[in-house]
Amino acid sequence: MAQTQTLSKNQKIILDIIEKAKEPLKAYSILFNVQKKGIKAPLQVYRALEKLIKLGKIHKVESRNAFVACKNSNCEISKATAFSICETCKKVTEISNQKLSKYLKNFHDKTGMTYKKYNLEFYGLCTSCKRS
Amino acid sequence: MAQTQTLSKNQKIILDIIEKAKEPLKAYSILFNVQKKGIKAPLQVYRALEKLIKLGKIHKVESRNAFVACKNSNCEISKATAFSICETCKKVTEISNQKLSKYLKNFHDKTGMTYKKYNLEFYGLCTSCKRS
DNA sequence: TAACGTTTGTTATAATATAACATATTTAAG
DNA sequence: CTTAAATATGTTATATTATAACAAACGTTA
Ligand SMILES: [Zn+2]
Ligand SMILES: [Zn+2]
Ligand SMILES: [Zn+2]
Ligand SMILES: [Zn+2]
Repeated sequence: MAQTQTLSKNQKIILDIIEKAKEPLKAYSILFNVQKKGIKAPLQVYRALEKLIKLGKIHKVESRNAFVACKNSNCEISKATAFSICETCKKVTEISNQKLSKYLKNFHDKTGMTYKKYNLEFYGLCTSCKRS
Repeated sequence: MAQTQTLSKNQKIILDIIEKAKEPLKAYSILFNVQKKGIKAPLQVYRALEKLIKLGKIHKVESRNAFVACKNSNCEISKATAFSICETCKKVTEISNQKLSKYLKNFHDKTGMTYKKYNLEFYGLCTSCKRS
């Protein structure tokens, strides 16, 4: 079970900082923030990120090269992700919508390709940026 | 009209090489390939790519940092894109499916955010990689 | 305790992308 | 035409993102 997975020291440190952040975090900004905790090199960060992604604890927002904590029961181990991204304030929200995920999981194109995973990113204006 | 848009010299060179490629191309591989035509610096490539994306002539495959020619009437100037990506052979195919794009264009989340654009990437196995 | 897989630490380097500045070319008014 | 604005180019330097390669430590479990 993913829930019982025990994280290593570095993985915990890095998950913690991502979970506390209100914004998606970039790898090197994570690095800067954990240097006081003894993590000194990019690889230490990237390795933890890679593992956390595999476990579904975090996701990479591909178009931003940034990382967010999963808000959605670990997203079936990161196989089906959707985000809304405000182009003004850069806020990223994970979308959890049953109909949408069902629709996409069942989607097949005419080539007969088998999909194991998808990532969807919507870009636009969040409500507060719309007002101003 | 997008069709009447006239491209500059560098833009033509770079669109041409992307259109002829069977694979998504990376920026520095494009650079390498156009050096004989006088384009010497990364910025010259990135600037052309940026413009071609705006015009909907090409798309960036975000999870791959690679660029493909649009196969779909310039995709309403790149506002609605979907790809299927084979994780084995790395082949990328642009999906053009009316139902899917209609569904996504009309999608609204509960926050009331306005979407101007989306990008969807499916990952899996293409038919020929499935066989082998 | 030995063997295996996983995690860590470390240095170096690769790959991707942009800043800043100078010049040239094209377009659209006046 | 002529000038101004917008767009495109050329160039050097640098920023940002990510991985390679190697060695050591740790945590299982047989
Ligand atoms: Zn999630
Ligand atoms: Zn916003
Ligand atoms: Zn397209
Ligand atoms: Zn394939």
